[in-house]
Amino acid sequence: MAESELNGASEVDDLPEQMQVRRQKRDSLLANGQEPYPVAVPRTMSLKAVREKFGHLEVDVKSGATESVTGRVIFKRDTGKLAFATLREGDGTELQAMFSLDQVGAEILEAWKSFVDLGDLVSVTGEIITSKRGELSVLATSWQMAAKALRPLPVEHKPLSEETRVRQRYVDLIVRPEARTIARLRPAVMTSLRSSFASREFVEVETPMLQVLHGGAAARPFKTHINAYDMELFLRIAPELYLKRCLVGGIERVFEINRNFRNEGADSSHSPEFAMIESYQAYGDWRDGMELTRGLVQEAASSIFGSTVVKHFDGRESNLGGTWQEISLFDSVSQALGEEVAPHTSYEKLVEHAKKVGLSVDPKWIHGKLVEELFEHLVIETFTGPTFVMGYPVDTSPLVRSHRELPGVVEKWDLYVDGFELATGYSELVDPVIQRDRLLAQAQLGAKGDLEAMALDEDFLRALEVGMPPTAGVGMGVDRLLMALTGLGIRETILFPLVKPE
RNA sequence: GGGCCUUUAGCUCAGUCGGUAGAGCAACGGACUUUUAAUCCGUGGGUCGUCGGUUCGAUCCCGACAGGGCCCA
Repeated sequence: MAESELNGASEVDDLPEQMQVRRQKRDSLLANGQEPYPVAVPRTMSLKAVREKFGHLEVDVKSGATESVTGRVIFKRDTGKLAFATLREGDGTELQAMFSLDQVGAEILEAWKSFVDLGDLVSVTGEIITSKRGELSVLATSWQMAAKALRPLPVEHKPLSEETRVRQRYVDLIVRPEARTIARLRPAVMTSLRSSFASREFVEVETPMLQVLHGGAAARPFKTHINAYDMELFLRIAPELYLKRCLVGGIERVFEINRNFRNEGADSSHSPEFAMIESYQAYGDWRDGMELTRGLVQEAASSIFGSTVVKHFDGRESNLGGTWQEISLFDSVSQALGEEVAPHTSYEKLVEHAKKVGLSVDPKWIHGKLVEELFEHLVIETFTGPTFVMGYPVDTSPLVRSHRELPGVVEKWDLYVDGFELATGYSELVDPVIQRDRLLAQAQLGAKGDLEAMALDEDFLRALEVGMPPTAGVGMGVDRLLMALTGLGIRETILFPLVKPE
């Protein structure tokens, strides 16, 4: 390689024309004694504050107030003696800046025209006025570069491809209103959830993400390694077993907003890392969990939309208000098949049903899994509003207490909204003897090659042996709650979803 | 894991039945003191995902690989 290709100069030569132009403008600013990246620029008001304070001005008037504002240049129209630009700040608020020859003089006007590109962050100082067309504007007396953009912005009027939106969220946030909205909606929902828990006297805790054993859910974990102990560790798939230890310790109402990691598929509704809330309530049962969940969802909807009727981004409305319908898992499958399916229905009979309805059976499925698959295949799409599905097979729910009346069924519900599972809740299994048997059965499944089976956590069993109160447990996907509130896909609700390297 | 589709300018996309490519916006030069995706005149910009193969010649045909999407398991 020639020496000249190593010193960086030729790398610049290889850049697209527009990036070279912007680098040259950066150099020109410096040569002109102006900082392309100053440590501070004048700013007396946000664009939003200007709009709030001066938004009432009539057409073509001067406010008499001089302010310094900052923003990203998203439109720029240079004419001979009067130049216009539109500035936008992070929440999407925009304000026009005007550069009039008789206000700023030829030198400042020319510098504005020649140094500033779309995408640059600038500070503009001048009087707040309205234009002859009534547009609220800052009529510049001076301006300063706040940060020179070396890359051009994408076209505002053509939607970015989904891939670019996800890979370059920083650009997406600049150009797409929905991206800005969802980014601010999520923390608003978090605040609402915390406030809902606080009003019910739940305590927020943080439990380990690095775990020696993975448990609390059926899922394949990510493996990692701790050098200090030279041993394998897992990223958690659920916080459940630690939160239950809290219950044993007397933290009677507890919740965690937790990031979980599951080493499984990644598609439009599954992300390898995802946020959940999990909560436990001593001396409650599954029905208390349902009440809590409905409260969390409805209070989140109300805090965002001012109503339990939520407006999706595609314009569709979804009513999350009132009480929600409840259906029995086994009854609804029986109804759909026109033949009774119960916990005691033989495995062979279930396989027969599955084949009849065109469901291809994975031989690894156990009895209860087959019932759940039948349910998902036949029933889910018939739901209209939010729906609690009540009563699950015991063999797929190793952490749940048996139903107090129905043998072979556990006190577990799933909440479905818009066709996907939003939350689940149990009357928690607290009997350490039964729990040990269930976990041993899981360990045997694991030994037989079921990669989703839970490991036997002796310390968790020791905790149960100390005594855990009867408890209601609830888990809800935060990303999915955002999906239910907005109608968006999971990759839209997560700011930076995992993507393969380019 | 299997099948199908896709990758071309900064962005969004056309296109070439095989002869190295276009549009809109963006950029560059010029005109314009009220623009709102301004308008008008002029100009430049591309390893057509990567690597191989076929061919006189490949962005196009074939294969492998990589990224993305949809469907199935």
